[in-house]
Amino acid sequence: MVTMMGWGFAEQQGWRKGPWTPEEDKLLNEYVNLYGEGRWSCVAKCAGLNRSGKSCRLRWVNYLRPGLKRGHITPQEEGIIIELHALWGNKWSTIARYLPGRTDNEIKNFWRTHFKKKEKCTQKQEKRKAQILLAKQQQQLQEDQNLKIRATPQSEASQGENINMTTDHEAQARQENNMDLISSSYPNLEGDQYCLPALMNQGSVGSWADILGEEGLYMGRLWNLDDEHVNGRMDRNTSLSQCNKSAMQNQAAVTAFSSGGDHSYTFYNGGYIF
DNA sequence: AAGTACGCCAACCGCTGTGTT
DNA sequence: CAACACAGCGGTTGGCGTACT
Repeated sequence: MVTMMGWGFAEQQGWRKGPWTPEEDKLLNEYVNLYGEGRWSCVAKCAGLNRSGKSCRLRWVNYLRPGLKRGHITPQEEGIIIELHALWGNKWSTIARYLPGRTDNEIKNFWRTHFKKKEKCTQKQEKRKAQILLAKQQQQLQEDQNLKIRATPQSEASQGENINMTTDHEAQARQENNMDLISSSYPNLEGDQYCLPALMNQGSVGSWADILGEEGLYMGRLWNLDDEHVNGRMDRNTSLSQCNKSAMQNQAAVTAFSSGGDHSYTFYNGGYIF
């Protein structure tokens, strides 16, 4: 197998694994400063590192490379990630190209955490839907019973009792129905998702993710604070070629604005237009 | 204060894509 | 054109720190 002859073969030679030491980082840094990125398989020989080329590349790309951002993903970045993920799916490296200083690994990890949260919320939603369905079934059952009771001749007193019962149940059913309407209007309020934008202003939600739906779009807008990056790295051909089929089929253009107002660009059929 | 659950992140693994011979 | 070597990508895992009980 090809892979066995390449990285796999190298790993069989007893390369060191696990966390990198500061000494190893220093050696790798020196090597890249001297010879530049690439030729990772030579690192072991040239830099005196007992690491596979693959491991060296990963360490450089994800940790040592200059210009990497540290710290939490900002709400703006979060918005970009969500929107681009809706466009391209799990194309982490592609998404990472639009986020300067962020690695695909970082974005992948972020999304994983984010998706887990969403999954939990979805479970809550399913539970709620089941409860609503049950309530509606009970309501239907009650209405059927009431119809049967009305159809059978009874004494005045018992009829009156039934009328009162029916009225009470109808009132209760109406109340439940109203609750259903409320919960369907704000389906994920319980999970802090799909909340009204006003909630964000009130500080009730902390991030973009909290106000974005399954599609990851909010008013079709993407807020990007880094115009330099957008103009510097977005490549029309690359963007188009990297789009998946569904994105290419997407007829709707997604308009994006830079916060500064100096530039705006539009994703269209997976490409973009300034 | 101790134990447990959870989230985050660095790193590994296997596979695929690409360039070279 | 085929084989090979390397580079890159995405999924997964394990360890560590923190919050919660």
